[in-house]
Amino acid sequence: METDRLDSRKMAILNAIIRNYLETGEPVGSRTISKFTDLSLSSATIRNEMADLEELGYLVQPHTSAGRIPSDKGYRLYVDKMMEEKVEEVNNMKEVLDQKADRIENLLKKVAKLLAVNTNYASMITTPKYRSRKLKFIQLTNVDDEHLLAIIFLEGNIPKNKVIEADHRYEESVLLKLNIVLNSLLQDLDLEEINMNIIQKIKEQAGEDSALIGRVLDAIAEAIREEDNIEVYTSGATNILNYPELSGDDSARKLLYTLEDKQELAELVDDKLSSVDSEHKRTKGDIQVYIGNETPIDSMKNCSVVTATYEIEEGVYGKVGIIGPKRMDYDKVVGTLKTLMTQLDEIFRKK
Amino acid sequence: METDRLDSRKMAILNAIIRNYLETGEPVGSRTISKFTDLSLSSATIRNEMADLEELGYLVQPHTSAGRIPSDKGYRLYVDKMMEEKVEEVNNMKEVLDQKADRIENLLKKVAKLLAVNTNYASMITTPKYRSRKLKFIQLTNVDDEHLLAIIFLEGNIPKNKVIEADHRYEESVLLKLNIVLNSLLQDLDLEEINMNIIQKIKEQAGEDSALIGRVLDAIAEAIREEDNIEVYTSGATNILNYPELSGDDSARKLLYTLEDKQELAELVDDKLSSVDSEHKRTKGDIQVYIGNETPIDSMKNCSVVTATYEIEEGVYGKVGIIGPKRMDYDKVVGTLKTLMTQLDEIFRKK
DNA sequence: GTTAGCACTCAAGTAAATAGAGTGCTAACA
DNA sequence: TGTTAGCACTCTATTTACTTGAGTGCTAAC
Repeated sequence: METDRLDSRKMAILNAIIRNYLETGEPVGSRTISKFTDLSLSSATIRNEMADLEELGYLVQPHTSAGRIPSDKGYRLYVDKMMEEKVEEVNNMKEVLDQKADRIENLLKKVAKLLAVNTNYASMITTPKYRSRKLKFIQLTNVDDEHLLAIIFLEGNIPKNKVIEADHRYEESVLLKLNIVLNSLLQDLDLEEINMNIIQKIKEQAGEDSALIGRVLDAIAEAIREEDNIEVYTSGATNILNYPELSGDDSARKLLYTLEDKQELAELVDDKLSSVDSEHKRTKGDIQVYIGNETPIDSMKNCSVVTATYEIEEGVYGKVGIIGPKRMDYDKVVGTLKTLMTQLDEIFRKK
Repeated sequence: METDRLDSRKMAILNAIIRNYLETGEPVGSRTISKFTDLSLSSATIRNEMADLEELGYLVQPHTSAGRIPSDKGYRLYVDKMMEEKVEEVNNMKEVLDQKADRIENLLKKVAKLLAVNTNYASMITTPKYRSRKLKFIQLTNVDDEHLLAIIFLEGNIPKNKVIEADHRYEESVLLKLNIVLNSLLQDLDLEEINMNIIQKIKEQAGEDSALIGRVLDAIAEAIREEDNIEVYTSGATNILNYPELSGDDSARKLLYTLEDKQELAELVDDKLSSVDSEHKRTKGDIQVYIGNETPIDSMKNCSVVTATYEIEEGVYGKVGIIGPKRMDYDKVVGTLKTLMTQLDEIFRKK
């Protein structure tokens, strides 16, 4: 693969062609390059070089008498070797910083929107994923004669509420006892570690109130599962419609469809994006760029996807990505994501 | 307005035209009707009647030599007088019933999706709106040396958690005292009723811990405000792209845009849909039908919107709506919404 | 190795021709 | 007076042929 080394002139020409195409979206002709660059070569010479570049697979001709456009391989080379990252401001980032986003999901939604507005492409962001959730602390409280409230603290200081049906009102002293039993036996365990053995022990110690224990454990399981569920927020999906190369065929339609169904999208991103990552590490800094067919998600095969991984605390991370046409402004997108990453970092460290 | 009473034959013809147009989406010609109906009239006669109906404003001709299509006024008459509600099954409704939707927002999301899948149009549903939220019960608990947890129960048995920063660990006995003070003074008050007078009283009784009170009150305010915020969930927005009359011009694009920005959509639905309701009560049972320009939301002026109001408990209600092309299957949509309403009713009563 | 020049290709736009669905109107009929 | 047959007319949509222009590949000369 690496046999086809390009001499510096070919590189310069390819670079010029891609840059021009990214700007205009029109196939680029030899004359344009001849004038556009300071190589001072005639169009005929450029034509020869272009023919070579096409043979090498970096360029493609939509039809015989049109100019050239970059192939996926061409884009790849551009991203790997020619791109000049711009340092991009993320506009209005202060706003996000300012509003105290106590709920992380609100923060994530804001970030997605910001990215979409700044880039004019579509964006998505997942909730952070914990390796596994452990129970830190549980407390039962009376609500009324028929309901108890279980406050469940998971690793990462996430409090969850679960209302539990009760057949009668429990004495405060009984609840105190139950709370102690539950915490002493369950603390720092995750779902897999709570086995029948432990459950039996709890029931024994609970004595006559063991009927309640089943429901409490259900509540815990539910809380942990809920928090394990990755969610995805998207923004600017409709921006996709602005790019004729996508809205022409029904790529855009399929893409919108994928972006709309958050449930499915979450699975896709979790399964596919993560697994491909390790496989071919086409990485630029901490940023991954998937061009066209490199993307593991079918409905994005006519697009490019740029993703980054944010870390909210040691080992707890999520993905953020931008989806646009293959001729997206890679320089800008990568730059934007990079500054976003550092800014997010600041927010999370501060917390 | 009510001067132009239509004789029964005109009604029959108009009915036939609209039904045919709803099915095919193509302008309807006189010959079609002549054969399609059992009126046994020649096409020429139908033509005369059609000319009359056009003059009266019920039909419209896209261009001279095309058939007729219904005007908004025509649709209106159809919906008010001619529609035969079908009793529509809502497929897979059991699924929703089955899964215990402990969080209402999950239930609402499911419902939206169900509607979209069943009808092939776009759907939206708002979270229920309380007139005002009162505080039922608050409890402070220790988390660790630097944090307290405030569990805040609002009217409607909605528990909310707020983590509060603390400068030191509080004794259990102190917390107990604070809890009693807070509850005795704040119970059953809403935001407006918590005034400086009351706040002063609490601080007096809290004594040396009054510093904490400010933060607790902030937490309460936040919890109430959060719950007051109406949210909207949508589904099937991309279905809109299936209707050429919308995706032709950029109605669909604008509509998708509106449906994507939940924040803005929530405001629109809250402001506009509710206010128009009382104004011109174009109601069919409990269902409102907005045809074309009747819709108060700009980006939906080329569509029809059918909404219903669900009640989750006495005085607490939300809106659910379906957005489709003007030539939507009103019979089906209205039927679907009606059965949905009764089914939702069952769910909420049972709770 | 570079360049000028020329014949060739192909998409896109323009213009004219055709087909077909549907109308409005008139005149005749019951 | 209401209904119908018939015919000329209108307008869109589709097809076909023609033209334009950008861009190429190749050859021959520098």
